Amino acid sequence: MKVKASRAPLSRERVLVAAAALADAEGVQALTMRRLAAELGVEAMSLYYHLPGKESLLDGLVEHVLGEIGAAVSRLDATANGQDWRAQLRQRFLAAREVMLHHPWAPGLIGTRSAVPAGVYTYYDGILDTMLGAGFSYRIAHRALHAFGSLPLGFAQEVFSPTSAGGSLDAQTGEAEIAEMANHLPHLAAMVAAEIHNLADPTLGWCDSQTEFEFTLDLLLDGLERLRG
Amino acid sequence: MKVKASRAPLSRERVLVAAAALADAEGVQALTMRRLAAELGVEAMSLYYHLPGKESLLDGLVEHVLGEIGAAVSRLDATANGQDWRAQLRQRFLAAREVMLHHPWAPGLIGTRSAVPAGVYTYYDGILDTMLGAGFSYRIAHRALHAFGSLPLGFAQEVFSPTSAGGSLDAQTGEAEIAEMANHLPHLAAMVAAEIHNLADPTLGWCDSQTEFEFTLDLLLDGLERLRG
DNA sequence: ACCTGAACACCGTTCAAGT
DNA sequence: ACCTGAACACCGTTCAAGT
Repeated sequence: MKVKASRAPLSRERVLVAAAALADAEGVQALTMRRLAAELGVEAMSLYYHLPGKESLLDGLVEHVLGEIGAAVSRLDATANGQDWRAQLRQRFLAAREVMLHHPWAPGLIGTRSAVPAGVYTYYDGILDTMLGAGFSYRIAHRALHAFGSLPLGFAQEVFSPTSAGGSLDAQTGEAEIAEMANHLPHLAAMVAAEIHNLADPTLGWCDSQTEFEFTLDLLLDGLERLRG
Repeated sequence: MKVKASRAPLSRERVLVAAAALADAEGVQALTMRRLAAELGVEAMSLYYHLPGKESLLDGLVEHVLGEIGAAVSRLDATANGQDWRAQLRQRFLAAREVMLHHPWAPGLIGTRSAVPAGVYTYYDGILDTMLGAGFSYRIAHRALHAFGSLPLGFAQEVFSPTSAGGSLDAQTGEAEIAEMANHLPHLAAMVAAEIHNLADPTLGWCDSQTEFEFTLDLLLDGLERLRG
């Protein structure tokens, strides 16, 4: 894992790339200033020459992911014009999801930032462009942005087990546990029994499979379509 | 803030109550084992007699909040039977929101738990009871649970500024900043200008006002109603 | 300009020891 | 049964100092 041959001097960019790689490989909790420095073959204090501190490192990581999303979205824009507004937003959100699938630590990290990263504003401005062009009022467009929640960034922000050990209600749930569950949680037990095959794809968080993501997305898009001015 | 007169011996419950009070008063980042112990007039190591460790303390806090929601919801159930399924879920989610408004640290904390708290299962079983009674299939009911996201627990999980300093896009946004913004974010700037009055109620996170919450909720409920079997 | 050593003020946690 | 002191292995960060 340690790359000793790196004698190009450190830079903000190199630090961020190494940090993303470390988070991808070992999770965000392994991302400490000391550990990251060791990964770069350097002392922890050296990082402070390139970044003001740890918060700024995490902000940088978030912007890094947002940059990937921005790139993926603008690759889309070439072909997307003239389509239905729903199809345009749909493929943008799904492109963002592709990026997020490669950085499972990103959703959790985004939730901890105190300021809105700059890249988000430009991205949201693009969403508004599409919606206003389709005839939505500012009021509905504004509410739509809130209603979308985290979908524009490609993840359904599940309440529990954001990226970690995975709740007990997954595909591994055994027959015995379901039987025990049936006593005090009858409906949930019956639903798990009926839906057990849907739980086999733990990509981003608890049951956030592609199917669930698209269902929620279309539910919102279709609902908004009926409110279009 | 320090209560010295407490000579009743510590207990798990007293520790949790003190922890919730500390988080309410100074935020979750002030909640360290050492600080909490000091608040209880005791040494940090004493806490380990009542709790296995910090993670378990945080789990306990989450269950504490879920307990409040459960109590509020069962107070509702007496009067709610016989109503439309949407009205039933609606008042449950709004009751949960009341609880969350008193514990602004709870949404963020819930996001960091690795296992699904037990109280959630019973709560979700109740939601299923309502939906199945209204004629929904297991499949749609399952997808509905995912689509709801964090709404059942009373908060719209906004992507940024969960409970902290508040993004720059709030009611304090000045005329000059909006003018500057208009250059590269034309739609966003126009929307803020048109909607500035809606941004004055920072309750849970960025723009998560009662109005936004209910808009999203009804959008989902009405969308699901059309899929009812 | 770029990196480092030593030190500071914190963490959570273990463990043997006190009463 | 309940609490503590001392110690360990970590954090992020400052600052004066090295090259």
